[in-house]
Amino acid sequence: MPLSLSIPTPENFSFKECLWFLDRGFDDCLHKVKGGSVTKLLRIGSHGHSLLSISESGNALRVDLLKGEARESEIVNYITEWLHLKGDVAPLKAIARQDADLEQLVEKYWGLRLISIPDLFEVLCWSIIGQQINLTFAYKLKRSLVEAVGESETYEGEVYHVFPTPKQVLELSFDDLKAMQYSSQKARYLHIVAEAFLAGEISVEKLSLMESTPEMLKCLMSLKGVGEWTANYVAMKCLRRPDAITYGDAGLLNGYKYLKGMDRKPTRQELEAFFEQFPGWEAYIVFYIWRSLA
DNA sequence: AGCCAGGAACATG
DNA sequence: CATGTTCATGGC
Repeated sequence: MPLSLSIPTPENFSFKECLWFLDRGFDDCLHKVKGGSVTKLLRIGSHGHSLLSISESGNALRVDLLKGEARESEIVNYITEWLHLKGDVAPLKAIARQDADLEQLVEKYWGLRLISIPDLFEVLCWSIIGQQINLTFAYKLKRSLVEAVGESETYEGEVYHVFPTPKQVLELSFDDLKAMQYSSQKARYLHIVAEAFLAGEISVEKLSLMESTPEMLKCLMSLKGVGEWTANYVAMKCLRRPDAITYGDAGLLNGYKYLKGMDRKPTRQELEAFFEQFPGWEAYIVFYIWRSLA
């Protein structure tokens, strides 16, 4: 009998909004949204992988372990982190009142949580893949990498993947990656990041020790291929730094332009002045602005 | 055809 | 430190 468990949903949480974001029109190879549920393969459990299906039932999330041996606590911990279930987002609504446009935006998508990418290696690779290309193509590149060297499980005729490890990424040569439509720079940057992981130069443990976000960003940016945008993306999506801002981000620039009804993209100074009003909620606001784009 | 895309590195003031 | 240039590969 497969394991099934229930996680009470917190206040100010909308599973529907989270599900919407997970399924916002791009072909993500690391989860499937169907009906009212999301199914994802995780690198947890004593025997490698565990396949989870999450849906909503009353005032709780219902989680079914479709495959694997994960313990209940591991599952709950993962989902809690992934969907930010423990986050207290009530202050966001309060602070957003300073700006009428933002207040409206936050109200519109209220309950959406900043969905994370808990695996540091994955988020670094994904942000490198996403540099300066449109998201449709970025998801395509990610899929080709994952399908080439990532592990997978099949369930009811469908294949579910996990993101490869650094060692697995290194199985692909520079030329392999180029044949998969990776640019030379992306191929090189992926190798650099994978090798930095294997060498222990970068790890969640190391980064988590850092108190300030600037210190963390500086450490990340010491890697070739990781600039300000990528470092902030990683800080926001994996390390959950609340004050991370993806400066230069095409989506942020366009979203802000739209939010403010401007006929041009904002300058950096304008963005800085805007975010100064919401200390501690910058990352969440960026995420909500991304939500508004689709 | 041409501009744009969830940029980074490098060179120059 | 601030701005400008180049690289790179598709999507639309």
